[in-house]
Amino acid sequence: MNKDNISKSVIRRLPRYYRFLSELEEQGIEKISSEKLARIMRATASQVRQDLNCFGGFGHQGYGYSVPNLKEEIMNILGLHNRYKAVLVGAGHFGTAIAAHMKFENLGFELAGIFDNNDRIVGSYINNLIIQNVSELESFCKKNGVVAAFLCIPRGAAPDTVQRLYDSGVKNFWNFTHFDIQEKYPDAVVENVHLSDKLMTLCYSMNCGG
Amino acid sequence: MNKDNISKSVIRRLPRYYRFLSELEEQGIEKISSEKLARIMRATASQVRQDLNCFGGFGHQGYGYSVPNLKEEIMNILGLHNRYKAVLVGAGHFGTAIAAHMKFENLGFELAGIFDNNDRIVGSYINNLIIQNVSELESFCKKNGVVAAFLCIPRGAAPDTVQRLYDSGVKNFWNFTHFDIQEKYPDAVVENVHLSDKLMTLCYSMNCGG
DNA sequence: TAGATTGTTAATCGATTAACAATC
DNA sequence: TAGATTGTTAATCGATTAACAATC
Repeated sequence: MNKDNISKSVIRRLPRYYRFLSELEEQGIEKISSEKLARIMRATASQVRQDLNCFGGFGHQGYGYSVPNLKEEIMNILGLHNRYKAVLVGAGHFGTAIAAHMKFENLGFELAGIFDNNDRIVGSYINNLIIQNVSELESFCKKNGVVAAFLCIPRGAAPDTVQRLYDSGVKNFWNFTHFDIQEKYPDAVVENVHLSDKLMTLCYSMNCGG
Repeated sequence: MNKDNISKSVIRRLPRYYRFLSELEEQGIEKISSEKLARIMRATASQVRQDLNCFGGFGHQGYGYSVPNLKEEIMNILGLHNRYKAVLVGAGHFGTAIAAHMKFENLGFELAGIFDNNDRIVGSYINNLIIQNVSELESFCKKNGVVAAFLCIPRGAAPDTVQRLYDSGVKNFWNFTHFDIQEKYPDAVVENVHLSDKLMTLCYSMNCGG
């Protein structure tokens, strides 16, 4: 479905298109022009049309874009209809928040298992999923066809955990640690979220602005 | 200290330089060349030199860069010596994780107060900070010179919360909600973290990779 | 000094914006 | 039909990379 060389810049904008289109749809808005969509996206109409035309001609000349249709198209481009099986490793406050509050079924995933190495929380539940001991990680992933992992563990635990996941066939990572997965596993698909980096850039902007 | 027109691309790389330089320093490494630093950063030596030269000539010809010195310089550029007073609003699992685990004092901030609207948790503590009722938010911010807010609240609560913070003089936001702060407050400084967007792009990459 | 490596200018590449013919 | 708005090509802008003189 997707054309080959879509730039990372375009991809990063797709979830925002999807979010705004979902909101417009909820408001009962049927159609939108590239100009209006650009205003919401803080972009130019040109960029909106260029972005969308990477994937196909979703608009109608003289009319604009159908909101429900365009939303659906972007949903398909992102692949949100998938239910990629994923495990979450590290059920501290952060991992628990992720496990409990993310609507994985709307984001292309199914959270299949939660793991922690702390015996005090192993056996308790988050949203009907029992927290399992990490010693079960490999067998669980192999048995259940797990393809992705959400790493909510301390950095020190990351090298070993990633190795074990990778050896169990898990090659896609949502990585909240500072461990550089791709250095050792170049074919892994990794989405890094470095919260402290973001806070540092906020700090930088505050210095400069005022 | 900082030159004027530093591009957003460069700024986003600074925290990574800082992190890697901190690691190198911990390993007792004294100096590094742009080429070696580029390898760690997954960049070119050219880019490293261009980036660093936005702020000054930190290197020495024929030698390279002093690791502790360069780390210190980047720390100053980012302004991490600051202790910007901040409040965290929303002490659910996610807010609690942020409040408990982020090393704010290394990131330019001091977490001065935590707020929630849930009476069941108001009065309990996170890291020696009591969770206060959001009704105290404005008076606390004004009284304590709070300049930044970390928004860990549901989207629905965001418009009102931001309004009240803004009216109390808080104009810098670390925003985990999908509420678009800058639409209504163009002079606010905002760092958005949209976790679900990141998960969607991981989904996209998984479709394409295999 | 010779070798190494920076700082900086110039060349390239890619992404964004502008323009306009196509067409609903 | 006339007006609106897309799809797409061309122009511009900015970021990355290459090259090399300066210099430690």
